[in-house]
Amino acid sequence: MATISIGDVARRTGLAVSAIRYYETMGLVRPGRSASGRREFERSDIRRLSFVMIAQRLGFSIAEIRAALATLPDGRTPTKRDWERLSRAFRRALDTRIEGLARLRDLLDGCIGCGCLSLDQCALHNSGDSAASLGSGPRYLLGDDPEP
Amino acid sequence: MATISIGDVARRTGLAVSAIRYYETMGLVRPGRSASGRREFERSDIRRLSFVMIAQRLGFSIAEIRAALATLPDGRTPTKRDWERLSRAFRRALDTRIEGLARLRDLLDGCIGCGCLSLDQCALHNSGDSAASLGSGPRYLLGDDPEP
DNA sequence: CTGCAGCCTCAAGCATGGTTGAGGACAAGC
DNA sequence: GCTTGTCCTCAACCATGCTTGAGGCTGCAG
Repeated sequence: MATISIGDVARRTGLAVSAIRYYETMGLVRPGRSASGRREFERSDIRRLSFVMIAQRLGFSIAEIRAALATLPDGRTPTKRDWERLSRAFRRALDTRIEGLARLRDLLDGCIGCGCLSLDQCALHNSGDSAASLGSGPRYLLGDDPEP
Repeated sequence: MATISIGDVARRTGLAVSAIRYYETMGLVRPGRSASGRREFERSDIRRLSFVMIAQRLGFSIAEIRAALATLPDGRTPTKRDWERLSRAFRRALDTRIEGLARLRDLLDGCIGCGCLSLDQCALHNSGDSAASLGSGPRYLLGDDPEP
């Protein structure tokens, strides 16, 4: 089976070459190397990188994605079943995230009426579940932290 | 009406003093200054900062929050009605965001079955609406960009 | 065989959202 | 009146997620 150059992987995935190299340093892909040091990707790496792109769009951090990918089998090429398992896990996390946002939205509804923003009693201000901290920096989403 | 020191604001909002100063440089609050140069906050600034915290939790960037706060009246202290208007706007944006995530989730459902990740035909991979790009860097959420 | 496209590494840079520390001023309590 | 706590500014730093540029090999086409 022929290997794929980084440029071809970039063209096929739509990722920038620099991004793919970055993902390698982050441990999201582990291409082989040719005698002269060039990266040699497999077909399954394209799927892997696509998964990375999708997961990113879903709001997951690289650390989280790496953790998810780490559950793929080590020796062999992942099967469709493997990818299904991963997708299902992300689907669950996504559900939780959506629920968290919906909960915050409902709290916001309450606050719109009460005008209580800033008050100690404000449910939204004080709801301890940092449900939607989707900002930058480590995003501890709904309790599913990346590894510490 | 007595003004409030930055330390007290920090204690009352739960924000770090450094964060409040940072928010000032970002234009989210504009405290007055004492003769000796100390920041003098008003009561309404506490509400303002609480709004900032909540909006951050909802996933909005500082640029977006600044834009929202800019719609508050300039000369006078914002009324309950003003805050209600802001909250409603955020509620709408939040709805859009939740819908986007739900849409992605449904696409993911389709993909779990088809195992198509990485294929050109993959709906999730190719759905053009970058609906959930909640990562770091400028987060263009569901089309409601911060100012360019 | 030469030339250039494509690959390599490593360091630096950008944006976001802050924190930390140095060095200095001032206010208030004892 | 002195000491301690709080405040000030400014610069540097952290993490995340990349891009850009410098400087240098490699490999395939003509």
